[in-house]
Amino acid sequence: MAARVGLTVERLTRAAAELADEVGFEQVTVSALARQFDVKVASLYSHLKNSQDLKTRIALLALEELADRAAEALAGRAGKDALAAFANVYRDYAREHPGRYAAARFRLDPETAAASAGVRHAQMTRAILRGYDLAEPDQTHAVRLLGSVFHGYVSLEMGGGFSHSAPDSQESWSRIVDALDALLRNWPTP
Amino acid sequence: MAARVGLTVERLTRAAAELADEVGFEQVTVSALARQFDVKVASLYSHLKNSQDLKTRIALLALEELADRAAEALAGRAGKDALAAFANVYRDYAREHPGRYAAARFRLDPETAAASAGVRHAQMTRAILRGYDLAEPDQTHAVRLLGSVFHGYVSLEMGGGFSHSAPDSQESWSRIVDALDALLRNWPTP
DNA sequence: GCACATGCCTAATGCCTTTAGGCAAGTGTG
DNA sequence: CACACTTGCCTAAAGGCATTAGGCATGTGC
Repeated sequence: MAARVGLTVERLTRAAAELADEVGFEQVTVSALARQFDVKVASLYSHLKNSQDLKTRIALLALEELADRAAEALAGRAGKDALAAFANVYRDYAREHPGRYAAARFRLDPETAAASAGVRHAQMTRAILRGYDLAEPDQTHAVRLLGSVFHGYVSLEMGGGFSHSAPDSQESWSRIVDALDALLRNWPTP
Repeated sequence: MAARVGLTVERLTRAAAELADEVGFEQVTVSALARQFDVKVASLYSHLKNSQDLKTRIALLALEELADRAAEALAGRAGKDALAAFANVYRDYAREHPGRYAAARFRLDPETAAASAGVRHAQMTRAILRGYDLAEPDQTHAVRLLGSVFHGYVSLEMGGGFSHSAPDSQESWSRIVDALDALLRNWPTP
């Protein structure tokens, strides 16, 4: 049927990421991917271990892209400027690439996670906090708070949580970033 | 085979919720549910429209339970006390019932969502904010922030994000609630 | 030009979803 | 009490995805 189409893990992963953005990460399936290449399903199994492997690869790709964008946004910025830039990278990426973003939340096994771009994310979050005056363990608490807010907000927004109500989501997002900046400048110490 | 087992939508939903807590919400399947009742799969289709219907029912159950717990926790409390109690209800519920919690995040279609206990959650969040001095639209921004933090934190924690690192998650959680309280008492107005 | 490796294919199994149609256990009526 | 009727679970069947085993042909290296 389709002789020598030239499948590679990289091409498959990229196509799967695009597919995820189009139909949703959950809907990404080895069968659907085979269809994209006009190839029989079994043919993919010499490139991919299984379905989970495919999803893991999309996740790693997304984490990588997200980290690259964040790194670029952070370059030359500090303090609130850096905070806002970082926050916007997350939200914008999720809006542009919902499937990839969902993939980035795919649960990886510990070793894979440790070798992923996920660690760069943590490092960058800590880098932002250098602009504020937080010693350990408060810095870690703050890292976790920022991660929670960004992920939580984006996730609720994607789920349509803030859609049909005033004020619009962009407004809330800006004010929340303002609030986080104020909080970090004034972190409570009981 | 199994004559008159006495299936009802309610029994099915409850069993499905328990199944979700045991094997994960994603793993809840009409087939697995039929197995629990020692009944053929097709038999469930006179009680359930389809798989999505089943998941929606679990979600509604979870939202209901969560709202009930929150309402009870909130009774007689105000200010930071109320904030902490509310926050803990979410986290504790997610830890006790991971499958149900995941179900509560299942995307509902707008009408279903509007008729769900989800609206009580929003109302309660606003009730908490009565203990702080926030006028609109800041109150809405704050509602969204709280929702994001709670959901985001719990979700990252369940994903194992904070597992093998110091300080432990409980500590961060407490300090984050402290921080949110401080922030709400001192909401920035630019 | 030959031998080999590689890449995609066919075939088959198992599990899940969903619909159609059947049979028998309870229910209500004369 | 017997009748018809409804209801609840069943069998059967079709279609989809995941995964494995084994085959054939197309390119590569000698």
